[in-house]
Amino acid sequence: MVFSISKPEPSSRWKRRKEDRPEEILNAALELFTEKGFAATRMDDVAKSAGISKGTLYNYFESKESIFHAVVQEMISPEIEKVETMVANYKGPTDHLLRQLIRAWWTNVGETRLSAIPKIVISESGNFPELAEFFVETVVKRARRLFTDVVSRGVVSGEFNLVETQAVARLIIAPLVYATIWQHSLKPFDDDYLSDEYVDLHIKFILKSLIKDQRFDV
Amino acid sequence: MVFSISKPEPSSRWKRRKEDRPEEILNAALELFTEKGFAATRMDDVAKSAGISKGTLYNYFESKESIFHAVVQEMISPEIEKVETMVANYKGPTDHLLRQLIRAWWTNVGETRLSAIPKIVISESGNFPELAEFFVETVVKRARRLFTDVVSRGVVSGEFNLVETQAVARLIIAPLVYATIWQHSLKPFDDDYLSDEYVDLHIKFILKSLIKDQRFDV
DNA sequence: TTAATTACTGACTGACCAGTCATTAAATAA
DNA sequence: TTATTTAATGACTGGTCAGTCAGTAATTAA
Repeated sequence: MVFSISKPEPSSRWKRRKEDRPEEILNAALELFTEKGFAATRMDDVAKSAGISKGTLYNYFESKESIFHAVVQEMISPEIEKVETMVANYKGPTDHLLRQLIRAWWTNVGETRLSAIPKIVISESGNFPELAEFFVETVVKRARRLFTDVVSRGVVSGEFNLVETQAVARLIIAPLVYATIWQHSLKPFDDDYLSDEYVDLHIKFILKSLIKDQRFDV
Repeated sequence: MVFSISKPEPSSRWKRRKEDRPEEILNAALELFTEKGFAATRMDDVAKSAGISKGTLYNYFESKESIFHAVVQEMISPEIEKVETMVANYKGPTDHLLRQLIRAWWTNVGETRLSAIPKIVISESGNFPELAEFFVETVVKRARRLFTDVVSRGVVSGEFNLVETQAVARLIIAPLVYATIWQHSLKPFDDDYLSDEYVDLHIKFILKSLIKDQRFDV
């Protein structure tokens, strides 16, 4: 007689869980996209990571790209809305608002798994242009408008110097997005580390150039 | 009798041009890497674009990655050396040096085809780590040291405020590199355009925060 | 002129992977 | 209990591509 260690027979080979699948798929996908990029992520792995087979994936999403669209739509759009609301309702001085806005971005995007998304989109923009177009329309333009509006508010109210608001908005955004790109690309190969000072110093530099010199104001 | 339009018989099917091949291959490769990225560039296309067959490619370079290494080595390193020399020999005021350094970077990298390289490396860092490591060692660290040294010079000489030189160097580089990444990724999908003011304003903002306030100096 | 060398070619191999679909079985209705 | 519906499976298809190598022809040496 042969003694064999038998695996406990699972009560059933699988469960039907229509409700939970989409979210589980999106979470698995974002994690893999972050790690490998869009093109290099295999649908078999997304499926495995979400605990299903590849065929099931295609019951819920019609293609790899549609999964990415959903990730952006479901995860980033809500964050932007939050911030838009914050800006719309803010009453205090504009430099405080701007400071708070930059910090909010850092806390809600820069330090979360969402920080991987800009790098993914940028990386794949050449081979998946629809994906880039979607991201520009859904995220980039809205975010830029947000910063442009805040700078404009400061200029109009007389708190800030007269500046090119578009160019300034870009100068504010650049070091923030750049930091996330770096995090998800070269950081592992770079022994230098990004201190918290980076964002603080960025805020300080930007405000120093924006806020009117108080010497002659009374 | 059949009249046929005969192609002029080429005197020979191909020429042996050992000397010129490597450079032609690197040029073709950089162009395709820029357009499609590293992974998505097919060796058949590099060959075709360089006017040879795929087999010949492998007489000159042992792999796709080795071609990329050669591109960085041959094209970027000389640029960095130029700038290092400029910095080492500069005698005038540090703010002029910094201004000139940023402009030099923009002219010699930002506005040339070399501007594509950061985006390529970042995009492929996950799937081709050796490539990223090579780039960090060969380019990133040297460039950062350059800017850090210049800021330090200003601080030591008393021209600049006492600042975290590492963090400041990053803040200087970020908008520059970010602009090149944007150029080669999202720009085609973004109707907003990058005006020349962007770099000028960046220089202005940075120097405003670095240069000591002259009010109490005589 | 003939032989030896080597730059060059391109068909081929093996590996990879997005998306499909015939089949299976869990859940639910009759 | 039996029939119906549908969530889930995974083998398979058709396509892609880095790298190889046996053979071809341009060049050079003998």
